[in-house]
Amino acid sequence: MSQIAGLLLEIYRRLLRAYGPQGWWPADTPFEVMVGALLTQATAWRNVERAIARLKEAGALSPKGIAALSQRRLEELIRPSGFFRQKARRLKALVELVLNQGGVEGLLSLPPEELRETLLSVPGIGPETADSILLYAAGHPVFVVDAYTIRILTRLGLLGGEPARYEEVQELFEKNLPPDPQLYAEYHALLVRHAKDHCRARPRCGGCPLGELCPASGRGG
DNA sequence: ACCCAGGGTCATA
DNA sequence: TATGACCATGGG
Repeated sequence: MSQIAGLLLEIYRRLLRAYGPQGWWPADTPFEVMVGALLTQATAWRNVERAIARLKEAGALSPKGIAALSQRRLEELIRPSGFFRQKARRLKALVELVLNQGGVEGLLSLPPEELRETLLSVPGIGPETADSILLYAAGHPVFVVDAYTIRILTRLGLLGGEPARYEEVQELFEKNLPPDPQLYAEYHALLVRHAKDHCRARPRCGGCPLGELCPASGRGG
């Protein structure tokens, strides 16, 4: 096992001990994961929950349900999640793909590589949204990278100064960790939790669960 | 009143 | 390639 691998696992262990299992992705069905992945773009999860609850209440949280809604009606239902005009369009495009593939099961049963490319071809689905669907809806061992992940790894000195690209960071995890979907799911959730509940709440990094692994931790910050 | 959220797209240089 | 503007609601 390489140095990096040991370090990544140690970070994971410490975060898990500090915060416990995060239970991501919070959803009843794979389709709900897909909808949530789209709606949460640059949006607080709290607001996404409202939008999803409204879709459920309207009996529209299904591919056919969303396909049957008018653009205006869909916009109205998802309004609390922000960017609602864009997101309504994006949901329509995603649902069209799902139906073209013979349903959620048909789409998600595509080979991982092909599934990723197919998702990326949908307007409004980028790398993070696609990978969230691959991991949390389809169960593929794909590491999801977000802005928090890059910030934390940069601070830990694992990304060597230069501006990090999405795929580089993803590669760092996937080449140094076993391809375990549950591990990836929990790890990504823990990074988000850590960034929100610790790094942002405590700029000085006092009592950071990463301890000496984080240069910014300890007294003085 | 300001800043930010579990991003992605498009226009510009 | 690489910035910047834009999308819009809700909470701290």
